[in-house]
Amino acid sequence: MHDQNIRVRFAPSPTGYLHVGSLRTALYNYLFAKKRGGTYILRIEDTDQKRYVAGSTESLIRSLDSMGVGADEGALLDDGNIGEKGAYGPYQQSKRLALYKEYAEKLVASRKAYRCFCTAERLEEVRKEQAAAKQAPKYDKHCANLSEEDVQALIDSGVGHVIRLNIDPERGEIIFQDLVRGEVKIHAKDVDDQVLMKSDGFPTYHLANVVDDHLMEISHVIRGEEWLPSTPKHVLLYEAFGWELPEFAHLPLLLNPDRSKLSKRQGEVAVEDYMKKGYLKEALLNFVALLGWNPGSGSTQEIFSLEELVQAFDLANVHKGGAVFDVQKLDWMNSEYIKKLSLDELLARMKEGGWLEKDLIKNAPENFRSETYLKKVLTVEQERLARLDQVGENNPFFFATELVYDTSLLNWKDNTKEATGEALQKAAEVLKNLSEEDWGEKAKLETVLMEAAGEKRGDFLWPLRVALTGAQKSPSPFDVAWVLGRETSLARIDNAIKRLS
RNA sequence: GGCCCUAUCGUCUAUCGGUUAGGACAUCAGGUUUUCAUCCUGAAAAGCGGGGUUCGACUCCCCGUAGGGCUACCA
Repeated sequence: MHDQNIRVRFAPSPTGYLHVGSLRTALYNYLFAKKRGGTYILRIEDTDQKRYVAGSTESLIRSLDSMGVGADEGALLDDGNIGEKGAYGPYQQSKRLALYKEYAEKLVASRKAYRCFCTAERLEEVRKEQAAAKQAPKYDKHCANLSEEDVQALIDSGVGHVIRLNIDPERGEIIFQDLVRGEVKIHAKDVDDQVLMKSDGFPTYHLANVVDDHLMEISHVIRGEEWLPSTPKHVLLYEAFGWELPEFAHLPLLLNPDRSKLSKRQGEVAVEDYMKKGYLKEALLNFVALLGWNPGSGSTQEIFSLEELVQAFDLANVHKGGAVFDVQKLDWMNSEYIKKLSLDELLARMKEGGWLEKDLIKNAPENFRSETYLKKVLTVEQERLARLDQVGENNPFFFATELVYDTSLLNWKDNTKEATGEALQKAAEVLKNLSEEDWGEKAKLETVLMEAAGEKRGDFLWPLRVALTGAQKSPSPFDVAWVLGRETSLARIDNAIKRLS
């Protein structure tokens, strides 16, 4: 089962929170590794000092762990601090700077790369000219053939420089195989002399990525489609080093409703945000798994546990086209997961997510906040919930001290208030005669009240329901009475009768 | 502009040369019901266009078209 040749990595950049698209990439890496008995590694690509956001590495790891797709090897959280596990570290690229420098120098020595002293101004000018001439913006190899003396003189003069990959435009086509797209070809003449080492001594993604994937013995590079165009550069780097190529698999993008790359502009993108909105991690994971992948072979299964995903996953069934992130379907899936939770689990999730602390519940009287009471509310609401944060939202009367409603609402259709009053009196009598034990049974309440209602259910049940809820829409009066309990229910009915007279 | 990728119901997708093109979400209608929701039943809804290849193309090839991605000393 264990296959030490299979090693994959999820390599996020700590520039904020975990993006749902990144979550899916992490998930696919996780699934692939678990399915094949391989190792799933977390590597932090923090090579851009300008974009680094303090604390985001920690939050990235925390999110991954809490979603259940934490890594086997690599960066991890040790008592709140960033630590690591594994024999291929360090797993934060900022701690591997000497390594990148060493490999970049090797490339310079073998003339596969060269030092470039061009200023940002010159680069910009060249690009401007190219744009004017309708040419592709590419570095013009201005520094590619500097003599060693010139290079030394420039270094001595203290001018900063970068190291660029030296691509031979005459090299012809660069061809590589992609596990989801098949053969991909790009002409060398269309590939830019990519900067490998920045003037600040940090590597660019391209160098660090290739060096690390090789040193960490990564067998499969599974990443987003946005990397497809730069893969030829990586292929060339592997070649320049004389290293064996890993397998590549470029995943389709997650899209906004307008089919552009999923972005903050058009909705939530942080995993954290979805958790805060009351989505279950299992539901989000399941949903995101199906964006770009399907179980294949005609299966119509849509609800998958993480274990089932591991069993069913196969890169061969990954789609090529991008997938729109449809929140409506997420809501449906989330409601399916909520329905499957036991009452205790549901309550625990509510606590965990802090939803019991929202104003509606926090400001309710003590007896409406007990666990037994909340469990009764959840019993009634469970099947109606799309998200955990919706608990009580449609049924505020479960937590209200006083009901505010128009008395005329009590009348069913064209009934007079006298008829309504009679119905409520009857309901009050029936309910008063019930034992405390009967009140504890939802089914018993229903049986008794349905019996009292007789043929004309609306005449009886509607006023009762309104008396208990003060609302036009709500769960059944049996359910509501059961949740509220004897004292509150009778008090509310009494109050309604008084209002009618 | 250049390069690359992609293309089945509104959305997620099945199909891997021969099907009445299937499922799910959403939508609509009906049923259950005191209301709303749930639930049940049903309906409407798709192969971008044009050429090939083939006895036969949604499926393979080419050309368009459209959408997207990339085009930084960002990842």
